[in-house]
Amino acid sequence: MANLDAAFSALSDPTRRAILARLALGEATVMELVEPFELTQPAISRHLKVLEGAGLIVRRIEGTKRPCRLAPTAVAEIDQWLGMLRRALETNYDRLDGVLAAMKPEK
Amino acid sequence: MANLDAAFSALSDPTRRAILARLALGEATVMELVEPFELTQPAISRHLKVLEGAGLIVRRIEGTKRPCRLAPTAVAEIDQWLGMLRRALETNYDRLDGVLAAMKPEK
DNA sequence: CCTTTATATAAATTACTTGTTATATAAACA
DNA sequence: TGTTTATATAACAAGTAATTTATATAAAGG
Repeated sequence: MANLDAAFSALSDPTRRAILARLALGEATVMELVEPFELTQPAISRHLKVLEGAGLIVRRIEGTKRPCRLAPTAVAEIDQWLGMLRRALETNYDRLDGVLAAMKPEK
Repeated sequence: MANLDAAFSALSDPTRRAILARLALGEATVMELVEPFELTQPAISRHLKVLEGAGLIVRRIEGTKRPCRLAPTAVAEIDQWLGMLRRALETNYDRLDGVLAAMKPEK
């Protein structure tokens, strides 16, 4: 993916997250993805372009259809970044800060 | 957090991710966060507001300073959502789709 | 071949984001 | 109390994003 900006930005839109949730159930064509939303087909096509650009989905060509599915490595790379925060929080730097503060004599 | 839109949107900016990375090392004041960037103090203050609004950081008041630190529960809620995708990818629905396709007799 | 179906692209609109400078506030300090 | 230090807010400009409608393309099917 190499582009966390694009990945997180793509995930920040609820329609796009819903599309991903749908794709978690399996492949779907553009029209299948349009159906559950109150949005036009061009709007969904653009969301798909954003998701593809962010490396979150991939598309096949099958006649006139373009079935989409989740990209295999996408989430791993996001996880990797979040892991840094996760570790920091688990290690509980709050507590460490507290310890450091307590070490200063008075005040 | 309850607001994935805000959380992912906040994470989509590289300056904000850098701020979070810095806070992973421990608490920091606004001016300490301004220092490593080529941005003005108001710009950083705004980024901090965004991060706080997304539930990713919390702030204390300490005299005239506002030390920031990572919010404890933030990442967990993001993880929870990503977990859905993670599971879908691990379960490898690609393969399942393949199976279903193979089940259709000809064509 | 003509029509339908599936999808993409363009142009226009509206709204949000990020940054800047200038200014306000308020605690700390001399 | 007057000044400095730490931070926030306002107003503005520039860039980007999300929609919509209208239109293009291209495979499929009669």
